[in-house]
Amino acid sequence: MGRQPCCDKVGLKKGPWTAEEDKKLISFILTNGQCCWRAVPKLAGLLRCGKSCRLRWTNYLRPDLKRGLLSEYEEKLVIDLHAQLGNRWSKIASHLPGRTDNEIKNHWNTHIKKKLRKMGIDPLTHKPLSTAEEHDHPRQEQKKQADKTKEPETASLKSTTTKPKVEDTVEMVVNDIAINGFCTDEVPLIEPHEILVPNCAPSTSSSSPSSSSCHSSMFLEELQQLPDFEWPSDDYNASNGMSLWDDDFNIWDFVMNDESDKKLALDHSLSSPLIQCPGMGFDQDSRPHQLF
DNA sequence: AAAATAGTCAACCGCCACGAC
DNA sequence: AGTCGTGGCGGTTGACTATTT
Repeated sequence: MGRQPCCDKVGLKKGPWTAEEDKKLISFILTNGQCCWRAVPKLAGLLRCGKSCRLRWTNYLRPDLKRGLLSEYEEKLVIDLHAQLGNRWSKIASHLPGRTDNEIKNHWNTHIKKKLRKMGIDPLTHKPLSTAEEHDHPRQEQKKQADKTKEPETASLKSTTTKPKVEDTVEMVVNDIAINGFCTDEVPLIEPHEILVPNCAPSTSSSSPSSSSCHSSMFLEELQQLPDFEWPSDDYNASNGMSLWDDDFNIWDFVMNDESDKKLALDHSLSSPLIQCPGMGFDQDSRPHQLF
């Protein structure tokens, strides 16, 4: 007998999300908070499986997400955390506010791996390529061992007495960068108000068109087709130095454009478990404060 | 200009951990 | 203690775009 699927897959939609679906999901979560993902699609009127809804929310719609490429600082942090934790992307992501495990995983696979190899470093072992190959990926072995013994997540760290705690790593990296990498003046520590501030410069010919903002532009076009959305005028955008997504826009802007939604979100900022959930953004000096 | 190739990233899949019963 | 349901994680895929030939 096979494992029961997470949801009844018959008639469920797959593939990229439409603006309409996003809107439904956001409205639902604003109203009801995050609970019981399995029930979300039915209640929200979506032909998606709960997993898909959760993924869409956590990786794309969450209000506290940063967008754009990882900064040099973030990249170095990821490298260092990866050296400590291996491919535990969610753990790594938890040290980078506003970044998702998926985003970091993608960035690792597409950018950092290559960069490290170019520098002669094995991305698996974080050792020089020549010697790393001789060691048969010890960190992976270490992880396997840790998994085998079913010790808590830090098992592999505990086994090496000289390894610093992950929490200390952040500080170490900052120091390291200050000493060896780029000077701290160049390393903007993330302020709460920056979490939702755009990372992607207004699109120029040099910026990567395949960045999230550009993917989003298609999505935005779809949104603009929706009858019940009012968009800030171009004048407004221009006067504020805004382009659509790549500056300060995300779907929350237009969701919040609706007065009723605004009130709704405000109500829930006081009562909903979603809103009170740490890391959800509403309890941070981020978007909600800009919105209200 | 068209085709081929490479790069990127959102989304899916399957497995695992954990809590409830 | 065993089973079931659910959420979460990491690996992988495939669609889309950019670049090169």
